[in-house]
Amino acid sequence: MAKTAVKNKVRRKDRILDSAEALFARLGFVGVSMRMVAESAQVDLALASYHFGNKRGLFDAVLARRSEIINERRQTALRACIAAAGEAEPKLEAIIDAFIQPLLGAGLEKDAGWRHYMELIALVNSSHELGGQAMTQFFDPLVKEFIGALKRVLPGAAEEDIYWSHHFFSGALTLTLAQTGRLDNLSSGKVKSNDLEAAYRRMVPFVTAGFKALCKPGKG
Amino acid sequence: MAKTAVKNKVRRKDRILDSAEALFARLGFVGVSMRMVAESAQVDLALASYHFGNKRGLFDAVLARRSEIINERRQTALRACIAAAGEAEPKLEAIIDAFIQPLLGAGLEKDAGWRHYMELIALVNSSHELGGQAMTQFFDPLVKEFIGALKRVLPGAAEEDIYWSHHFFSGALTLTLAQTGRLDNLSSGKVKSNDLEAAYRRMVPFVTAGFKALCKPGKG
DNA sequence: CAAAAAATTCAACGATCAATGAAAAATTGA
DNA sequence: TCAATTTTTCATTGATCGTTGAATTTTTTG
Repeated sequence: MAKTAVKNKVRRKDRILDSAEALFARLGFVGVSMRMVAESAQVDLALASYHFGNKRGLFDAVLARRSEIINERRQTALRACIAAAGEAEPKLEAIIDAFIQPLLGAGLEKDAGWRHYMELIALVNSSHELGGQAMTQFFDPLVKEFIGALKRVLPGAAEEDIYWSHHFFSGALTLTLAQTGRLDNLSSGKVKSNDLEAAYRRMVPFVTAGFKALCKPGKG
Repeated sequence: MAKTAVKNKVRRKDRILDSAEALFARLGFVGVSMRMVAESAQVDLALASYHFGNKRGLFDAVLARRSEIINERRQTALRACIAAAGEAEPKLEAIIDAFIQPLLGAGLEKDAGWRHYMELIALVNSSHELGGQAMTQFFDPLVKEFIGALKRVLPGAAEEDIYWSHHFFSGALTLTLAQTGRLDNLSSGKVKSNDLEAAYRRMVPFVTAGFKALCKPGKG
């Protein structure tokens, strides 16, 4: 009985995280109450506070849970594309791909949780209050590694141009992750914004061309 | 005395809008209470409800106030660049410029209100709940006119590619408008994300190159 | 099995929320 | 100036919020 007992214990905590993840992604931090989470997870109101201390602790736990996995996949992809290039410099396109693919790819998994997490990342990244704090905490080290790789394959480019290019890149990715349905409205349903495969296929060449146009040598 | 009396009346209503604009931009719709708005505007709590019906009415009024001006400036810029081309097709770069410049240019004005409005637009555009509704209501007609112009100067491009390109464009612009300070953190202060002039100078070539790379003829 | 620890429930706290009806003040129009 | 209208204030409503201490149940440990 010990095994299923452990399972049940963990299930509750994870159910809270799953519910909170979905709710925070859709409604934001202040838009979600502890009562909504408790009801959605079908647990007592006090349980989330018991496990995570308070509302902010719950939010951070949701963010942290999958961030390690994403960072690991991104790092693996980045280093693989560098290793694949051997002596030569890796292609810019491959680096950008390594940044996008783990995130959009996760959204394609059958588990809805990853899709919610994707949307949550988008929300946090474009948020005033949470953007500075949470994104820095969970994603900065890896992003800096990426920017280092970008500097390598864009020799002679001004540092500011690389940072701005990455910023535009991040914005394009963020809005795509956000899944607001705006693209569907705008195109009168001709384009499905939840077709992450189509987004992925197009974002790589778009962003690559942007980098190449802006980060030319000898402008600084 | 009638004149100053009218002024005072309008002042209160506008002070509420100004305060709400700044607060909504920073904290989002649910993050702002009517009490915060009233205190910030130094008016009675009940006054905002009297003038705007309810909280949502206030929010919409904030959004609506400057949207007409922005839309007008964007339309003027777009038609001017088409007219300037004369018989020939306008340049893609000029169309993109006409889309960006009025918004980023407004953020450069001495009035802080326009900067707050900029941030609010970014927040709404990347929001799940408000994104579909509010953006469509206030900005869709003009965006559709822009997409029409893009189709003209990108003959033979697949319609989906144009929509996706515009989506990436919109994401880059949105994150820049959001002013989250993330770019500053990431670059260790080497790049100032509130330097809208620098953002504007770089976004146009970045996005133009992205469009050209993705929207090539004969792919559909 | 019994004691200890962890997980869960219950009930309630004070604070804050949006909204509103009625009273008061200010402004307008004749 | 005086009545009509608009604007502003005041006081309060019922609902919801996050958090917590104590009680209860479940699980782990010896």
